[in-house]
Parts: sequence; C-alpha cells; structure tokens
Amino acid sequence: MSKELAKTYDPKGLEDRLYQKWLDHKYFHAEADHEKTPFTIVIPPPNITGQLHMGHALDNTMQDILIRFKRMQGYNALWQPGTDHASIATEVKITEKLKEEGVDKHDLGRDKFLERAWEWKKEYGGRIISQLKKMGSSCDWDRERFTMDEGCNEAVTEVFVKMHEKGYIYKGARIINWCPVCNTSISDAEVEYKEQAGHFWHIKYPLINEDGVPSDTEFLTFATTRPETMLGDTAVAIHPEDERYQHLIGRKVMLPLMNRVIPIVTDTYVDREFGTGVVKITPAHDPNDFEVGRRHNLPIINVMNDDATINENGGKYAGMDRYEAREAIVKELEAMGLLVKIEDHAHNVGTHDRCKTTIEPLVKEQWFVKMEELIKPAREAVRKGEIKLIPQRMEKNYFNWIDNIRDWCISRQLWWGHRIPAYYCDECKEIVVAKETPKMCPKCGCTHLTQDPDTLDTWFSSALWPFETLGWPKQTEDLKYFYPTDVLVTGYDIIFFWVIRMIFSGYEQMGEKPFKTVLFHGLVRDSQGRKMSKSLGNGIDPLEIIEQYGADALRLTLITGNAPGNDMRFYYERVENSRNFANKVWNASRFIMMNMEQAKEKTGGGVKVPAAEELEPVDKWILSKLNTLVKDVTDNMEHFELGIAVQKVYDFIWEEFCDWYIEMVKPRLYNSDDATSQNAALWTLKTVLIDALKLLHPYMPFITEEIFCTLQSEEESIMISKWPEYSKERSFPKEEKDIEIIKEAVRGIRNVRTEMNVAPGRRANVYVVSGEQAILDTFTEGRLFFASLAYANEVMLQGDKAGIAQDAVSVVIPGATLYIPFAELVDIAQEIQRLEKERKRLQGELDRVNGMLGNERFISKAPEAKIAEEKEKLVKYTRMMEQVNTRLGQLR
RNA sequence: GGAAUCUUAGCUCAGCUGGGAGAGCAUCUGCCUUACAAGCAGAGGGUCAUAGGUUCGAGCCCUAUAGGUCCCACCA
Repeated sequence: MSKELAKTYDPKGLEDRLYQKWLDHKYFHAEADHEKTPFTIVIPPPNITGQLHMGHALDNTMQDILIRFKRMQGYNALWQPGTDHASIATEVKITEKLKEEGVDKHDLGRDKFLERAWEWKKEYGGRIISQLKKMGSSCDWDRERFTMDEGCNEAVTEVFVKMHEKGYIYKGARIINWCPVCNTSISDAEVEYKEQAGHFWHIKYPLINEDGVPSDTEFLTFATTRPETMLGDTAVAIHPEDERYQHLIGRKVMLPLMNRVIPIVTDTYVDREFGTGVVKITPAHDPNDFEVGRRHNLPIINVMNDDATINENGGKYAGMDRYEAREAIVKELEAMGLLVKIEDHAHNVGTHDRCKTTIEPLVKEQWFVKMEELIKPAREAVRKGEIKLIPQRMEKNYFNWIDNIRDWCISRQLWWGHRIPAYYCDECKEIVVAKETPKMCPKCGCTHLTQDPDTLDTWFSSALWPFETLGWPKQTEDLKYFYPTDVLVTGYDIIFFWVIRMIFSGYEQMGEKPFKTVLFHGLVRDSQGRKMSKSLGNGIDPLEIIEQYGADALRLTLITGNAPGNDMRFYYERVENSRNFANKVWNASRFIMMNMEQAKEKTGGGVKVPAAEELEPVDKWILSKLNTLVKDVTDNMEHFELGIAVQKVYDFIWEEFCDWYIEMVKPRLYNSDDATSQNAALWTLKTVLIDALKLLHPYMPFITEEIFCTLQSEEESIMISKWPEYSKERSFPKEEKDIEIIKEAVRGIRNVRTEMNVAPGRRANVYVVSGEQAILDTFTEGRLFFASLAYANEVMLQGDKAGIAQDAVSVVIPGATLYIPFAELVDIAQEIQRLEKERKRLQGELDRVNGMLGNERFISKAPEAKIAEEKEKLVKYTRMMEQVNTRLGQLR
C-alpha cells in the first residue's frame, strides 16, 4: 500500500514523469489574484534558432530557483515564457539553408522567404522550449509568447508610431555600421572590435601651386590604415594651431588617382602628436571623418557598394573588392612616387558580432531612435536604486554605456522581423508613419503608397518584452497585476543590447520600471576556462549531462561554487559530485522510510507527533540546527545568494543530518523495546527530512518531489507545499551545546584510535571523567549513541579516575577527560608525546586569547560581545590545559 | 587611453556587513559497519600575488606594483 523508493537513484526514470505531473496539475500556471502578492519573472526569450546550451541552463536554473522559492513562500509566482524571432540570426540560417538547396534568397522573393521562415519557426521554435522543460523549468507555458506573435506585433507598431510622433524616432542619412556579408546596417552594440595586424601606409599628396597645378616639390604626408578609402577623400585636415603647417592653411592638395583638388581644412579633431599631424578626410567611410565633414561642409563621396566592392565613384577601381583595390592603389601610388613608406601597425578593426566580417562604415539613410531624452529615466532609476543591479559593480558598465550613448540605428535590411510601419508616397515621396497602411497620401492624395522594405532591429521588440507579454498595449488585468516584474535574470553580456533598452522602454511606455532587480550571471566556460563555442567544439551539451546525471545534478552544479556575475568553469567531476549528493539524499530518505515501515509493522501505527518531553537532546539538537538553517537559507535566497544558500543545505544534509544525526539515532531505531524513544527519533527524522527537502526543492526539484510524494502520499506536491519558517519554539541552544560536546568527544576518540592503529572492530571501554554533573548528565543522555559512534564497549561516567588503568589513553575535551584503556598496552612515552602536542596546541590558543584580552586597546574598543566570546574561550582553554597537565603529571 | 575584475591548498573555486583560513576534486591511511564504496572514518597540504597604510584586529578596507581575464573607447 505504501510506496517505496527505488533501490538506486535513477533520475532518468523519474524526471519526465514528474514534469508531466506538474503540467497536468497546472502548478506552473498563475492568474491575477488580488488576495495574493505577485512575484513575476519574464524569461529572456531564447532564439528560435537556438539549441539549449549551458548559458540557457544556468540562466533558467537561477530563474526556476527563484520562482519555486517564491511560489512556496506563498507568492503568486509567474514565470512568463516565450521565444525571440532573432531577426538576423534566423535570417542568416535560413539563407544558408536555401543556399544549400541552390536557391538565392532574392530569387525566392520576400513573401516566399517569409513562408520559409515561419516554417522554420514552426519546426524549431518548439525545440528550445522542450529543452527548457527538461531542465525542470516551471514556466507558465499557457502564456507562452513569441516576439512576432500578433500581440507583440501590435506592441511594436504602437511604440514605433508613438515614438515617431514624439520625435524620438527619425529617419536620416548618418554614418552607420554596414555588414557587407549580411547586407544590412547594424547598431553600435553589434560591432565587436578586434585587434588585427595591419599596416600604416605613409602617403603624400602634392600641394596645389598658386597657378593651380600640382607641385613637384611640395607634398603633404600622412599615414593611413585604409588607403583604398582615399578614393572618397574630400579634404585633408590639420590642427589649427600646428606651427608646422600654418603656411598651408587655405591651400589645396591634389588627390592622386582621382585627380580631384581637395581643400586643407583645420580641425581640432586632429592630434598633432600622432603620425605626421595630417589626416586624410573621407566623410563617407569613417565616423570621425563624417563629423569633420559636417563641420566643414565637405561633400560626401561614397565609393563603395553594399558588398564592399568599389563603386562607380572609384574610377578605374570600380568593381574591385575593397582589399583588392587597396593593393592596386598602393601599387599605383608607389609607381607615382607618392608612397613614402609602409609600417607594421596593429589596430582595432570593427567586426560584425554575428558573422565576424569586417564592418564598413557607410553613410546611408536609416531609421534611428534618438537617445538623449529617452535614456534619462534609465540613468536615474539605477542611480537612485529604483532598479538594483546585482552584483553592484555592473552599474559601472551600465553608466559608462549610457553616458556615451549614441542614437540607435534600428532599421535592418532584412526580411525576417517587424516591418517598419512607414509608407512612402509613390508620387510625392511623402513619408507616412501609421499603424495601418494609409489609403492615400495626405499630402498629394495619391493612392499608391509603398511600405518601407526594412525591418526593425530584433532588440526593438525584445525591449518591450516585460510588458508586451503581459498584454500591452491593451490595459489588461495581468499587466496591472504582474507589472512591474520582480527580477530579471540574465548574462552580463547583454546588458547593452537588452537590459538598458528594456529599462528605458519600460519608463517610456509604461511610465514605470520593467523590473526591480537585475540578477546577472557570468559565462559558463569549459574546464580550461575557454568560452564554449561551436568552432572550438568544446561545448558541453546540457542535454547530455541531463541524460547521464539528471537535471537535478546539472542544476546543482551550475549554481554552486560561484558568485553572482562571475564566470564559471564546467567540468564533469563537479557534476559527479552533485549527482553523488542526490544519491546521498536518496539513500538517506530510503533509510528513513525503511525504518518507518519496520516500526509500523511492529507497532501497527504510523509515526506519531511526540510530546515535547519525549524528544531527546539529539532530536532537539538537529531540530534546532534545522531551524537556524531555515532562517539562514531563506535570508540568503532573499538576497539572491543562491549558491551560498544551497551550500548550507548541502552541508546540513550531508554532514549534520546523515553523518551525525542518522548515525546517532540508529541504536534507538534498532531497539523497538523503547517505543517512545523510537517514535521520537522517527518523527524527528521525518520532520527534518521534509523540511530539508523543501529547502532543497528549488534547486533540485525532481528528486525532492519524488521523495516527498513517496513519504507523504497525502500531499500533492512539494512544489506547492509551504516553505519552512524559523520558529522560536524550535530553538534549543542548550541541546546544541551539549551535542557539540559529545561530537567533540567522538571525534577525539576516533582520532586517537586512528592514530594508534586500533582496528575498528576492536571495542574498548570509555570512561568519561568530569567534576561537572552537567557534563556527566549530557553523556548519560547520549550514552547509547556515544557508545556506538566511539566504538565503545561500555561507557562509564565518573567524577574521578578511580579504577581506570594507569596506561589508559586519554582525550581532553572541554570540561571532561575521556580515558580508553586498551588491553595490551600503550607506549607511555608515545602517549606523553601525544599529550605534549595537544599541550602545545592549547598553549597557542591561550597565547592568542591572552594577547587579545591583555591588549588594553582591544578591551576599550572591541565590541562587548567579542570580548565576552574571547573570555569564554580563555576559560575553556585554561581548563583543558589543566586537564592535559594533570594527565601528563600522572603519566610521569 | 579609460573602467571593471581576478591573483586563497596540487587543480577548480567559495569566503555575504573586517573578529580564530573553507568546499569539491586530487593525494595518503584504514574500513564492503545491515541507507549509501556514487559510501564511511581519519590525515597531509595555504607568509590568502608583492610592498606599504588604516584599524585593538585585515583574505576582506585604502594606496602602489606585478601578472591574468574582460568590457568600453579608439589616433587617421
């Protein structure tokens, strides 16, 4: 009738079954309920192209821990899930796949391409979700959203139109980052700078004489890393106060190869100390030059096509690739005697973070979000602590980015994504931004309008994620109830892409922060500390780990031994340790249930709640320890110290509960003559186990559920059980102290026995000698388990050492000396040596304590509690020292 | 160029508000003790990078130095 745990712990058999049970019972589902306090987390939506990797595993484990913890605490916990369309990432994948089929994206056409994309979404969008389920994630799947579902589309259009009306979104020709391979503009955040070995080409341009012809003798020399851009040069710049070049102000130079006369301009942007103090200016292909060009009204000559080949403005170089052109141009300049020298030069080159292609700065007409005003509330929120970043040091990064923010280029020359709701009149070119396709042009009345072909940066929609998933722009009940959300858990690597943008969007659209706390985690690296990557092939598949060790073991591994925001290394030994812990929990539970069952067979009844006086000191000791644990763990978790919290649970279960408490109560369990004592032990075992399981549940949901349900068949699930609370009635300081004394005695005896190579099977009597009745009482109470743990035949308690063999081995603990007489004897000299060692140790402690207490300034300045603590130690060590000295005297 | 962060046992890392240095793995010794050998009992191993400073007291706070990681900016 009662269930039993399987003989061996096998996560494979139970995880899927339990997850299905949770789903069936709708435990993950949350509804707005004003009787309860909400606790909300929105998931960082994984890409539909993605497969579960260790980063997801960590991110989701943290969220699940928090959400399960809060749910058990009685909060109305909502974990809002969904996926991201990942505009560029997905488009690239589909384009690649088409290429494999021999189909060019453009031949296929936009509509057909989008059909393929949706098919892709249908096929792979579910994959990552089912993988998250494998982790045990308790998301409310009934609420699953997608950044391109109807509601999100509506939200995006709403925001775009609104912000355009407010003037926060504008269209303009600016210098942007262009990826010649993906054929789209990208934002500043998507550019990754990488140091590359390059060259400095020192080139000279001839000055123009007064008669308007290039000089044969006068030149202006400068250095460049990108000679090919000279085709678009429209000026040469010098610093206005550079004495070397004062005489050149107002003159012009001849741009070789293009035979264009260009001015010499003065601009403080030029660094006199760097190179020759002369800079060629190419406004169309360099962000700084673009600015210089604006200041001096220089023409912008774009010399490049979208694929980074030279265009018709590049004269005879038209059609060449940018690097091909570079070579040809250098060669030609050299032939003309205009190449002065070539130097090696390492410099940072901007690359596209997706495809690693060197980006090309280009001037293009794009849509931008004006950041200046928008960003202000985001800065203030963090500055005032309205939004907390954990760890706090992330604030530096945050402010640094905000303080240097530039307008956000949001248009992408891609098809997969939210198409920009801007329409152009075919006749008068008027731009209309509207939620719906306009019937006619408001300016000329023409009825032919064409929608902007571009789509929006994928982060434009993710920025709205915390409120669009709750129903916005509709003022839903959910939105009112669950927003603002409580915690955002994410990697520090997307703070600029996502976190900041959600924050300013929340304030702009909702007038309220999107979340109260951002909990950052680091990267999961391989065992050698390298980033896991496809190209290195060093990625560890979380699903494989789950298959081999179980999701619980994986979760525990990811959450222990690392601080918030720090990267961690992942290796198998750590997972094994986690699995071993799961196994420990499993076996301890099995042991407890087995004993409950056996007692039931004998007595015919189940475990009863014992009367207060029926609890023995050990029972009170472990209950008291558990009580403290509950307080500490809850406190740690509330402060997001997840790793510290679970470490405490781990230590408690393994050391205190399994290695000490269970061992201590075994004699009681095996003795059914004293039913009262046996019942008290069983009840304590069960009670402590259940609470410990609850504390562990957020971390290891499956194993705890399986054990809990086996143990408490009347309960439905541990995940909706009540989180344990600290209670004064469960605090027993006296028993805690008493048991610690006995533990110390046990450890002391074990130590001597090992040291003396006494075979474990060889039992000996133990005499506990103490002048204090309280200590003798403690041992009286604990005699039974003390005997079993200290390999004792009989435990004799006495006030003096009468009747104890002279050559008995002795162990000194605070307040008592233990004597263990072995039949054949002990080398007295060796015993003296051992005690001398102990004397030395105690002397060290005494010196330290006396040093502190003898220091007047310590006495006058240290807190009283600390002083009292040290005084107590002084008493303790002094007494132990006396005992050791007495024993040494006897032996001599 | 600017910022952040790290340097603690052989390895990988914890150490939360300053108050007697910890874990896992590895190593060594002894145990198949009727929950667990994925285990039990013990042991060894650390000038907490270096040098100063603050403090009654520093792994923790401050300054400098060395080395590593990483982010931002970018000088053409």
